[in-house]
Amino acid sequence: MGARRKTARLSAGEMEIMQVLWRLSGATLSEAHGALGRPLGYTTVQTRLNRLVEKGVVRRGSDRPARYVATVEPDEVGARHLDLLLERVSGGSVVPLVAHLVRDRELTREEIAELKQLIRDAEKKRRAGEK
Amino acid sequence: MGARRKTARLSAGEMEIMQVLWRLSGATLSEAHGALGRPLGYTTVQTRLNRLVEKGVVRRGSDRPARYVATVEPDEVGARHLDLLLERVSGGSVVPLVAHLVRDRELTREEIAELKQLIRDAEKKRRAGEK
DNA sequence: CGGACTATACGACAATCGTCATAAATTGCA
DNA sequence: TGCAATTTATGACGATTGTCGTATAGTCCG
Repeated sequence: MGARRKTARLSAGEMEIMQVLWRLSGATLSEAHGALGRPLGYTTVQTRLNRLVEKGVVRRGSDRPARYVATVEPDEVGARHLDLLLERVSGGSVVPLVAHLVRDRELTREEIAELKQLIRDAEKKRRAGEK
Repeated sequence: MGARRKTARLSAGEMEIMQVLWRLSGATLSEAHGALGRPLGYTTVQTRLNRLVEKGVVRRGSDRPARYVATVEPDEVGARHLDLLLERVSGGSVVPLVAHLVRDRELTREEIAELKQLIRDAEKKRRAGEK
């Protein structure tokens, strides 16, 4: 089985880099640096990338301008944070969080349709797995 | 519009304390210490509480055994983290996050009903605020 | 070849975090 | 009143984070 589970804790700044890596499906240092929305020192990005590699969530290729690729999925990391948030903030209850997500936010017709579908699926699954 | 001071960034450990404060609606140092699930040094909790006060998210009463009370709501803090997560992980799209929240999780009939209502409300508001 | 760039390696540093120990001040009682 | 228990005040210290500067190694072109 995989030895590598238990994703390390990532700081806000590190998440910022991960986001770029996920979006671009990997990137060189300069690409990542350029893709950041805000101005950040080149070596700052370099340092973050190095730390991410040390933590094992990013792999550094051997190509010329080294290519950095995330070894974990957004969902994987996001899930961790989300679940933690769930525990910490609402004591594990999803409704308050979802409420916040959909309230005070503009949603498109498509999003609403997708959300409805999600709820329907959950409902269906619930009925099926009734204990 | 009140002093909408932007809530400071809270670390994981600090959130742990906030959670206790929210749950107990405020607490003294010893109460907070005792209410923590895991063993943590008494003064460690004291330090965290102090830092929370410095950050302005907790107020320290003048009673004898000083009473610490959160000055921000769980929603307020959670919202910040949630919005950040939203940006970082799914690029601002709520559906993936909600999907994770409802999928692979047991939901009660009540929760599903509440979720449905939330979506309905969002839909209604959307139609009304169409511009 | 010999610069001009580009890419990497290193190291520095202050701020924040996580954890406490110890000392001083207060309070509650016997 | 005097002391033990409880509260508070400080100070410490290593790990992590956020940000860079500088120095060295590689590459590419004229």
